[in-house]
Amino acid sequence: MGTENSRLAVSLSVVRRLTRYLRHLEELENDGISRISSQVMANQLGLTASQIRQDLNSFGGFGQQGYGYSVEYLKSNIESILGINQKSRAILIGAGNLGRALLKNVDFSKCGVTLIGVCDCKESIIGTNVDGMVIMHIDKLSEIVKLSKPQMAILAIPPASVRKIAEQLVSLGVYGIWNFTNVDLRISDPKAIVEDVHFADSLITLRYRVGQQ
Amino acid sequence: MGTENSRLAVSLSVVRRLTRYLRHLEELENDGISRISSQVMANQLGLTASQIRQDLNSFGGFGQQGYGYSVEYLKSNIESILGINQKSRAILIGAGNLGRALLKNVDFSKCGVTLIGVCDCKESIIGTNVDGMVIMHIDKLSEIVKLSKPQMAILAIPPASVRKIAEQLVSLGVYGIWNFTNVDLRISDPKAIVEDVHFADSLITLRYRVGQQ
DNA sequence: TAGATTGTTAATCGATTAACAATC
DNA sequence: TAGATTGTTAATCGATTAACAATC
Repeated sequence: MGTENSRLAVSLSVVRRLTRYLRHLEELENDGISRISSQVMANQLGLTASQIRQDLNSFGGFGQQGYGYSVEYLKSNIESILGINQKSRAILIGAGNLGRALLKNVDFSKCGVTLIGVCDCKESIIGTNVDGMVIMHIDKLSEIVKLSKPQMAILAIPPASVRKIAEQLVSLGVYGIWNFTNVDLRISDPKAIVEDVHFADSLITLRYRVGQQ
Repeated sequence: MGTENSRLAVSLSVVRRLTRYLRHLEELENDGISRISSQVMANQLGLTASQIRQDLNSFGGFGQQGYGYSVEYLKSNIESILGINQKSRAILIGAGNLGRALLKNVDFSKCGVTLIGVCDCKESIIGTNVDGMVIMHIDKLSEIVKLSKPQMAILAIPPASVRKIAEQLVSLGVYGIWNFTNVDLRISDPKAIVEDVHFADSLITLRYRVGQQ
């Protein structure tokens, strides 16, 4: 009751699948398909119909017996479950190759995220413009964070300073860390949430699976 | 018996954790630590000691009762389980921002991978050199693959042509696909193995978790 | 109405954790 | 030897799948 979160916590795997469903529903919509059953969608995604229905029903009933799901209605419900519409703010730390590639390749707005700034420590690029964002000096990090209060930071910097900067960010209240560095982040503050994108781990896993036939 | 694979298939989660253990053991080695117990390592990684021992014991006993694990010995065993030493070959498809960022940021050799070529379709960059690799035209893909027989391909291209190129690669015998495009790849050939790096899904998941406190 | 397909409960499966005997 | 810590079995937990009554 009231404003507290009355929904039981849902597992991370469910949330990750919801983002897949969303992506797939967008494709269906683009193809002009307005209705889908859990069975058909399961075939398309390589899952079971049961799993899709279970996942959706942990947030409520979005379908209709005998008919299936309306693509548009389901899509908009998943969007609101994931909260894509209330924008969160993020700051990008590191404007090297990787940082710039992320700027160009990630549709932040579609993910419900507004980028509020880009920092780097390389003097020669401070003040230059990348994709409409002016690069600021990392020394001003604390100032920028206090001003714009981002909820998330994107770490696209070399390993050396990662832990220090991550702790600084969390202590400034930036609890979401999108970690692209090859460093295992263990942050002391339990409020911190780290989402790792470890390229090396991913490549090693693929290599292993391919090797097993 | 003989040369066939006598080991029971191990779950993907175990393999992914092995790569984490490996990374952690490297750090320990750099810090001059030569011995570690499952309990201490579990604390450092935020896992349980049981899980670490179970994971390792699905491949054999690498520890010593009453002592723990030798960092060096365990590291070299995990390397050989993952097969880091027998190099696999990969081809990079797409030399845009993302492709180039991967070239600079991923230590392929450390992942047991040799890059055999880089392809793109943009005429103006064909023949130019990026990080020691000469960019070749995507039209030559089939030729290059037949010559160098890569086991894996890295897809860092825009969504439009992804499915076509992925099917082409798989039909040429390149079964491992490291997919950086925002496309859900369902490949008809069951031998294909896709490892997705979906930036958007990852960001949406982080955003959701941060929103839940 | 009959057919289809959901929402939901129950059964199964697999992964994680706990416990402890073996042993260094 | 006593203490520590593994290897391994058994217990628990959670996630996936199956089944089916509800209902559009």
